[in-house]
Amino acid sequence: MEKKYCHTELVSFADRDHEALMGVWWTGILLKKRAKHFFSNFLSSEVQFNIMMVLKYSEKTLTQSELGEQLLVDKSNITGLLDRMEKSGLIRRLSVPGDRRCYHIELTDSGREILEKVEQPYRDYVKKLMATFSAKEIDDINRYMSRLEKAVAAEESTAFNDRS
Amino acid sequence: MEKKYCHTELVSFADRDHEALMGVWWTGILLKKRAKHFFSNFLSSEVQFNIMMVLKYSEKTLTQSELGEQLLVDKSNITGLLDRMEKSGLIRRLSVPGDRRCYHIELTDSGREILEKVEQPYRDYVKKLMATFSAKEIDDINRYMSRLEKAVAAEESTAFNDRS
DNA sequence: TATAATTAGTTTACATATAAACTAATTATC
DNA sequence: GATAATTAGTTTATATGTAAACTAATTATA
Repeated sequence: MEKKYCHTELVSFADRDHEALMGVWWTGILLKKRAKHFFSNFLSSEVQFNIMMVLKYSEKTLTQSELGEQLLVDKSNITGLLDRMEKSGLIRRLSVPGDRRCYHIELTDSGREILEKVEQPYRDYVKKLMATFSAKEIDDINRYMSRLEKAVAAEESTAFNDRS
Repeated sequence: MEKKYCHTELVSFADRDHEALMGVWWTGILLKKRAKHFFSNFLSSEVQFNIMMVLKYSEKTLTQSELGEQLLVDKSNITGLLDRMEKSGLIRRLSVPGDRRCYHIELTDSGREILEKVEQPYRDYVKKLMATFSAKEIDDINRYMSRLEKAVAAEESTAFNDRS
């Protein structure tokens, strides 16, 4: 009999716009948790799934840094992440001719097979989740999130504890 | 000269509703990163800030579990989190008369002082961030996030790798 | 071409996160 | 009142996350 909270119940200290921000934060955490559990039979996290999806659909071969940038994964984090994925046979590091500093990252056949198993169920799940919203609302969410991302980026250098 | 990505650039594998979902996920991560940095002079994470805010504004005394539920922090995580906060003098564990299983968590004076320093700047920052949106848009975001939270909760038992 | 600056990735130390197994205390049920 | 079930919190093992210092390779520049 676990009590279910919603972000609006949580934030007794927040006014309406603060509440909206907490909503995005909170829902993001929920999605992360849910996705982790969704993939748990095959992958240790949703980050690994996203890495594999980016690798599958990217038009160009990607290095560790490029992969990290696209998925907001820090370079110091991507090392261990790819180590573990390499160890479990999902990806491969290829040396790059002409630049011995970096690697090209590639899905293995085994990685591709596993992605094959989870991709469609995941897409179905997303469809079902988002069926809650009309086309117009989906557009709203996309636009609002883009604007919020831009606002965060724009405010990045103005906070009280930055001294750059 | 770091390339800035937006969630809509990332998701070459996603259609419009998938993209919206990724937007919430991505923006959530951004907010978390940004907040961590914002508090870094005083606190090791935005989770610690949120714990302190909940403690400050809660009408009743909270136990570890109650605190964890409100902030989506797992019980096995809250232990270490409060250990560290206790060690750095932000909170205190009080034994509960009549129930020796649990603790009441309380801000220390030092914790209150630190919160005093960061709360207003944080509120100002949120205000500035959300000034991007009209009142109607703020309402939209709140409603959309609430609906998404409910949808996630509703689908929780239907995914392909659940066998409950 | 020597050297300075930059870039790619790793390592370290630490914080945050989960699941699962665990202890101790409380409550339910007979 | 004995026993079973539940609840609160901890521990362990492991994954994900950051910042900062580091190595090695490449590029810029004098």
